[in-house]
Amino acid sequence: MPELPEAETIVRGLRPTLRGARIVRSEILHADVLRQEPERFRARVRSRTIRNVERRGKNVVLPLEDTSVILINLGMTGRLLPRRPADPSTSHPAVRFHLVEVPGPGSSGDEEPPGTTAGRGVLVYDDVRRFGAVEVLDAAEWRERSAALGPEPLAPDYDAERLGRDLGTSRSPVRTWLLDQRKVAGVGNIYANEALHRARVHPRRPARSLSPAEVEALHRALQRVLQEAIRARGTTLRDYRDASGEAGGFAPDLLAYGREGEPCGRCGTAIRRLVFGGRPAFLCSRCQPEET
DNA sequence: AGTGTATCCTGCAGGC
DNA sequence: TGCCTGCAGGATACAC
Repeated sequence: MPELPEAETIVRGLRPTLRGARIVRSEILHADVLRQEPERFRARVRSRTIRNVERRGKNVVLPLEDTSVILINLGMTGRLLPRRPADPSTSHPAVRFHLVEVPGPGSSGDEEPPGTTAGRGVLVYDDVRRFGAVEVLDAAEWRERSAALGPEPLAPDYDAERLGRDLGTSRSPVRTWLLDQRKVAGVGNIYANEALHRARVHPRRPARSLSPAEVEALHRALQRVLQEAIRARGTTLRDYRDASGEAGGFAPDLLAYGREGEPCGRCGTAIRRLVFGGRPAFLCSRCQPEET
């Protein structure tokens, strides 16, 4: 996916247009992205107004006015693309939400005049690989789901002390630990590798083996790389697009991820790629020694 | 508890 | 040109 900075970019882009819009109808083109029966899904979102557009970890969250939420996990290739009703086409549509702006106070009816297109729009959940998920949760289900996710790494109270405490006694490689959404929410393979490179910590070091100084460095690196990536509107390697269909601009700023064989920006040593936990890790073996 | 493997699915790059 | 294999920002279930 889309990791935290990409989800944040999408959310910021969608907020102005989606806030206050009402879902009049939804179209399910690929039921396998839903986590519930299509009929039930449609019924639960129909006629609901989208109160806001939020993010939790890598997830896009649309709180509805009845306190339920639409939860969207973008998987590897999920996109949220606003379209005009006249041309709602995207390459791999899975779900389409047909929207209408809610009439303001003083406006008369609930029914929009037939034939009108003004104020209408379509939000398309598009997903080539369909690893993503779209679901409706009631308030209690969402509370439970959110509680199962780790803290937001950019929250003001997420300090190095908290990170150090959470790393705790885990013998897992620190890269694996960072990818676990229950430990910290929103970090994926790109930013885990980038943060570790910046912090000069080898990805395979056991989580609990980091010194206080390394925990401090990792905390700072993680916050910085996520913030810088948000500022650049995310990383596009291949598939990621924001709500306007634009690629992110952070890829040239990656120092390790995907740069096997290229010189480390800090010391010139060739970046190495190794695989563990089923995923590639990228590191500079000089800046990030495995043994300390 | 931690780790490797397979699974969902499609598209693309690289080798031959 | 075409066929085949492997790989991909994720999440989860399983066996050991």
